[in-house]
Order: sequence, then structure tokens, then C-alpha cells
Amino acid sequence: MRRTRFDEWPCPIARTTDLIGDWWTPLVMREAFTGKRRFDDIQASLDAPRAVLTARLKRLCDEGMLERVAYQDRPVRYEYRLTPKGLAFWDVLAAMWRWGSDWMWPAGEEPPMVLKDRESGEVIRPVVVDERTGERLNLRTIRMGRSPHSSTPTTPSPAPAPAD
Amino acid sequence: MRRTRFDEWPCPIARTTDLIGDWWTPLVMREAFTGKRRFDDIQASLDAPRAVLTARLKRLCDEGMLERVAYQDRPVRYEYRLTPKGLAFWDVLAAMWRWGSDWMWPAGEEPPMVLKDRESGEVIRPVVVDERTGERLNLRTIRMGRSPHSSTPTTPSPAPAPAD
DNA sequence: TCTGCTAAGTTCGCTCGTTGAACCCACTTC
DNA sequence: GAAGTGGGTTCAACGAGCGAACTTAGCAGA
Repeated sequence: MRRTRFDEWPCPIARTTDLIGDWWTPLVMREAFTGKRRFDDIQASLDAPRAVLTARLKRLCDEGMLERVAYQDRPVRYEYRLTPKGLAFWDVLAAMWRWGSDWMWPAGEEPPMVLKDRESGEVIRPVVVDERTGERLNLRTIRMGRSPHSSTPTTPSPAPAPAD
Repeated sequence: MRRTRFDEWPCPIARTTDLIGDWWTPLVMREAFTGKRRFDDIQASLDAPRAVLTARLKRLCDEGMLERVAYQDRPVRYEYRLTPKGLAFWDVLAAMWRWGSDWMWPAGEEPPMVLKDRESGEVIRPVVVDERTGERLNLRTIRMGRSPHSSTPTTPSPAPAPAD
């Protein structure tokens, strides 16, 4: 009776949920983006249980979001580096940042942290737009549908039985 | 020894993680966006355990993302409707959709689902941009920093002891 | 009246995942 | 030779997720 897995479901949200539904995982990625690369640094700054952090880093490596690289021998020590897939994940964190900033503080309070441009000092507010038009997504007309290229018979939810 | 809570941490990513780190929650929101409002519809289309779904819907209502509304009396039956906060959450799902589409299928395969405009039929590809410039976020210069307006002494991680 | 159906849950016993604390090991430095 | 460092592993306790069965209030048909 383990936790239901979503990582083979035909929906991109489901597969992403499977990843970030692991407790601590988005925060581990956040630390990676702030430049932390070493086990003890990440562990100390999050105060996460060491065993959990080990499991999360392993999963993120298996997924190809981080890479475990030896930065010295004798004794061998490893650090974790963002791969292109990991770097691309910043967009998801940015959307979470924006929504969290807008909605997760009680009225009258503001989040004590912002995103800034290091050079100009400007506050950066991420938004999600349609790549083609540059406009915000229109919830009234957007729809989730079958890809024109895919012929896989599919519903958004339970995975079709995995190939045997 | 319950799961470490992030919902009082001073970081927007942490608070959002606390919410969507609950297994099934983003998928419940996805169903809400496809127009599903009733317990049994959501349950059937996700095939989620009923007890878990009850807990998730309760949390989402407590957070103000869904609203539980009676749609008939005798017998009284409830449905769940997206609130403005819930509607705004679409941006997070869209970012997950895009990243999942780009990175969670093996090379050569493509996700069987896409986002489309209902009217034009165009495929929609969400991107995260800087609201001010309309350009994609530049990872090399972006920084997480203290808000200019906030004087709360703060690190991104462990919450300051909650006010007593 | 009796049976069955519907919608929206609740209950229960079973596992699995998370937690905190302690321990481990290969080196290096004092 | 004692202590420190970095990157883990081990363990018991407990909470969360699982599937299946049960509940409750009303309606509909025989």
C-alpha cells in the first residue's frame, strides 16, 4: 500500500506532482538555486532530516535534475550541481514564488522576501504568459486536450497500464 | 513526529510547498480547472482514496482556494468552486504543465496532452517571464533578497518562532 | 412497505514515509 | 592521539496514505 505514483500518468501536471509531492523537494531545489551545492550546507540551511535529504538528492539525481560530482579525492567528497533540466525547473519555482507572495500572507502583511535583479536592484515579479502572444493565460478559453501528434488513447488520469 | 510544516516560513516557495506537498492536491486543483465540482466526479476521475480526497478538499477550502457550496437541499449536497485565490493558482499549474511537458517524457516521446485555446485551436505553451520587461527570467542575475518594506529579521528557511 | 439507488462522506486495519537522534567512516589538522 | 569535517547510514516511534466496507438522508420504482 504505498503512495499512489503519478510518474507514468499521461498528464504533465501529474508527473510534476509526483516529483514535488515529495516533502522537502522544492526547497532542496530552491537551495540549489541559491548556490548551495553541498550536503551539509543544504541540510543545515533547511534543517531537514539527513535521511530524507539523502533520499531527495538521490531522486533528483535519478531524475536528471542534479548531478553528483566529486569535487575532491582523499577523502572523496561530492557536491550536487544543477543540470539543464534542473535549471529549467526554476520557472516552476518562480510561479510558486509569485503565487505564494500574492496569496499566502494574511491581508495587510507582506512576504519578507522578494526576487530582485542583482544588477539593477529592481524587484522582479514573475508572471505566466502564453509564449506565442505574450499575454496572460485566458482561463475562459484554455482547454486540456489530446495532442495532435499523439495517438495514445488517453484520459488525463489513471495511466494506461504500463507496457508489460 | 509529524511532517515538518512550512506554512509559516517566511519564503513564498516554502508556503506553497506546504500546500502542494500534500499528495494529490495539485491534481485535485487540475480537476477543479477542468470544471469538476463534485466529490464523486473528482474521486472517480482521479481514483483517489475517498478519505484523502475529503482531507484535501477540506484543506483547500480552509486555505480559501475552493468554496464548499450547497447546490441542493433535501438531501443537502455540496460542490466545490474555485475562488479567486484558487483561480490564480492556475499559473502554478501552467508552469508545472510546461516544465513537465518539456522534461518528463523520455527522448523521442511526447506528452499525449497539450493545452489549447478553445476558440482558435492553437496550442498554448506557457512561459514564465518578468512582468515588467516581458522577458524570461535571467538566472544569472536573479536573487532572493529581503523585501525593502519588511523589517522582519529573516532567513529564508526555519520560521522565526511564531508569535506567542 | 420494501428494495435499491445516489451523493457525500466516515471508519478501520494495514503499510509506508518522515522524523530526530545517534552512529559511522575516511581522511586531515591540531 | 584527539578532535574535526563531510557525507552519509541506522533505528524506533509515529503520522499519513491506502483499499475496502460502511453510513446517512432522501428519492424512485415494484
